[in-house]
Parts: sequence; structure tokens; C-alpha cells
Amino acid sequence: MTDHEKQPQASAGDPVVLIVDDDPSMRRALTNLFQSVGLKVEAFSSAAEIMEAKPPAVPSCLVLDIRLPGLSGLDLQADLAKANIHTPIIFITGHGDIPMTVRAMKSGAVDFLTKPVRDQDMLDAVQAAIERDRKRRDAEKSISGVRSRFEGLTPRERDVLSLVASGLMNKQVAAELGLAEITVKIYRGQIMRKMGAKSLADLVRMTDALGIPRNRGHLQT
Amino acid sequence: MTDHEKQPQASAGDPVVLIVDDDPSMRRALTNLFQSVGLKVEAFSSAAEIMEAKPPAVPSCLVLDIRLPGLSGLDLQADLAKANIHTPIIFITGHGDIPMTVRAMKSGAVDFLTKPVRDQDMLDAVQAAIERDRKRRDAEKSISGVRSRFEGLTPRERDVLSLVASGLMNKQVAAELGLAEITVKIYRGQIMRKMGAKSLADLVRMTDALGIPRNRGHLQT
DNA sequence: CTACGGCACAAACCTACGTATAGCTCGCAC
DNA sequence: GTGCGAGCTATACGTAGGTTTGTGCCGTAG
Repeated sequence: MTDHEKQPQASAGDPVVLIVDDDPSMRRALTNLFQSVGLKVEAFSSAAEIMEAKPPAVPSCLVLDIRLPGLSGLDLQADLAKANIHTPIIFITGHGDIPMTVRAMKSGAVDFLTKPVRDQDMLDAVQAAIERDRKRRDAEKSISGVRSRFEGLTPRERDVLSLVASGLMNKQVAAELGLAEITVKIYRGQIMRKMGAKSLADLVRMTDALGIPRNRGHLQT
Repeated sequence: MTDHEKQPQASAGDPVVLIVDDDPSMRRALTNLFQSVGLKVEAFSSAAEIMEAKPPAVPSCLVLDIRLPGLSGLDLQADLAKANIHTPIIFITGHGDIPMTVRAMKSGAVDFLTKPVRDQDMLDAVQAAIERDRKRRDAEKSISGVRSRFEGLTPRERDVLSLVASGLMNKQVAAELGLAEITVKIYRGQIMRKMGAKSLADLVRMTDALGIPRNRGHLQT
């Protein structure tokens, strides 16, 4: 084995900072700044340009000038949200106003910096943004496996799963679905195997993570 | 208080808007605005003044001028957070800047409006803020009962609960705690009764809501 | 001292859970 | 048709979960 180290899956690879700014000197300055602390950088000059690039597969963040040729930074933010891309965004502005700031922050921006930007502020913001993205990706990944296994269930198995995870006994599930108790038991076993759940507690947490509706749920005062 | 309206309050009472502004004319204008749409209002002229009042027990929100005598609006926001009071805050400012806005929004403000404030903007913001507070209160209430019941558990019962909710079988819990299986069964029954859980699924969701650490949890890819 | 609550265990008993083996129908793809 | 998978059920058996009744120890509050 040349490579006995199993490092990569800890939490994805090296993070990358995506810069979108139409000012070449600004791009260069930011690139140098981020590279000086060991961050990878990709720079773009317009919103359209970055929309064509594929979303990065590693923890990343966007540094956007709010004033861009074509789509503005805020428009790009909205488009990314619509495209279900949740890369954290840091805005930079030369002459921004408060309503603009509020709109950006309400839409989930991590920060909104005014020119001239202090290097340390920018690095702090990027640090926080990348950390946020890393957490989001970890959470995403942890349920993607569960979700794909759920897709592998038959419709009937999903019915049973829903009721079992609600806390019903096998006989109650059977009555609810018009089945024999033994049938429910067998489905239940298949569900546990297919979902890779080692206990009912596992199964309950999986269904909650997937947002499966509870047909008989409760948690009152 | 002649209150002829008999409103059957579905969940919690009438919401109230708390205004903090040192300008009497502003207080009057805001009070009139909110009352015109049927909202209750309490007005204060300084941060110190509102800190002495007791936190409201109904869905509410704060409308703060950012520039106040004594503690500023941002300071008040920080103090409230430290005091574990999470009433949503809407800021108003005459001459705010962007860093101030960012700081307020990052600290959880729902909105940040600039003078002159358009009535509709203010009402929309208050509406959103109150709705947020209502949701938070509902969530809070739904676990407060669970939490108090958990407090009623003996230390040993909590040990067992933790392991049972992790998905261990009774015999495994017994081995882990150095007990006989029968003892675990008895504790388990007491836990179910004390917590008011009608099923293991209930119990698992309660422990998760309480943030009880899992001693043998898993949910990997 | 006595009473009480937490902790721990045991025998007996019942219910619920889970699997294996086996058999059936139906619809669909080859 | 033949095969296949989903769906459904049954008998049988073993394991896990859960309650009841009763016993005992320990420490502390009254």
C-alpha cells in the first residue's frame, strides 16, 4: 500500500473561495489575500460566468461585489437560492445602502463588508462562511444515505414505516392498514434491514431526519 | 378597559408591540400606527426602562431606535440575548451605517428600517416578528412540559433513559450499568410513566428534543 | 427510632417482537 | 408460458419487553 492514509473523508477536501468581481485589481487583491492564508481561489468577473461553472464539491463560499455587470450580487443570491445552491455568501460593496444590506442578510448572507475592506475582516468572514458550509455539507451527507435507502422501500413498506415510527404497535399498524399482524412484522423486518437500522430508536431518528409525516404523533405539554 | 370583543384565544393571548424610543412624537406615531391595526402597544423611552419591565408572556416584538439615551439599541439587543430573552427586534434608525446593520442582523434582528419609515414596511416587519415569536413560544412550550418531567427522574432513571433512547436492548443497558436486566425493565417502565411516553418512539423524540446525549448513537452514511 | 425514597433484585406471568418456512395471488417483463 | 417481485397470510418458535408482588439495603429527614 503506497497510500495507507485514509484522510479524505474526515470532512471533504480543501475549501475554496469563489470570487465574483468585475474589477480585475480587486480580484487580484482578494486572490492574493486568500492564497496567503492557504485557501484555494477561483475568480469570476460576472454572475453569468459563475453560474456556468459547476457548483464546487468542497466546502466553499462566495465573495460577491454587490454591483456587478448584468445580474447584481443580490440577483445572483436569489438565483442561487432558487437553484437550491446554498453556498454561503459574503458581500462587498462600495456604495451600498441599508435596505440592500437588510435584504442580503435576510436572504442568508453571512456578512456584508464595505470598501475599503480590512483584510482581517474579510478573512474572518470567509472563515465563518466556510465553516458554515462545511457543517451544512456534513449534515446533508449524513442524511443522503438514509434518503437513498428510503427510496429503495416499496410503497407498502413506507406505509408501515410511517406508522411504526409513530409509535404504533404491530397490531395497531395492521388494523390501520387492514393487514394481518404477521404481515406487518415481516415488512417491519424488511424495513429494518433495508434502512440499515439496528434498533427502533435508529428508525425513529431516520424518519424524523427525512421529515416523514407521523400519522399518529404526539408530544404535548 | 371595556373589552366587548370576545375573542376565543386559540393559542396565547393578543400580541403586543414594545416600543423603545426617546422621541415622544415618534412613540406616539408608532403607537397610533400599531393600534390602528388592533395591536396592543407598550412604549418606553429608554433601554433601562424596558429592562425593568417584566418580559411579556404573550407573542411580542420590540421596535427599537438604534440611538437611545444610555444603552444603545444594539447594546440592549446584546443584553437581552445575555438575559436569555429572545423577543424579536425591529430596529429603526435615522443615520445608521452598514456595519451597524450587519451587526444587528447577525445578532438576529428581524428587520432594520430607515427613517422615514413607511407604515406598511413597519407593519409587515412587526407582523413577521410577532409570527416568529409565536412560533418560538409554541416550540418552547411544547418541550417545557417534557423538560419538567425529565427533572422528576432519578439519576439512575436518567442513566437508563439515555441508553434506552440510544437503541440498546435491556440486557445491553444492564451490562453497561452493571445491573440485572429485570432492574432495567422496572426503571424503564417507571420512565415511561413519569415521562408520559406512550411508546418508545415518543421517548426517543423526547430525549432528542431535550438534547440528551446518546451514549451509543449512530446515523452514518 | 421510624418513615420514606432511591436503588437493586427475583419469580412468575403475559404481551409484543421477530424470524423461518411455506404458500397464495397478481401484474409485468421476457 | 415462465420467471420475478410485490403483496399478503399462516403456523411455529424463540427472544425481548413489561408488570406485579415481594424482598432487602442504605441514607436521610423528622
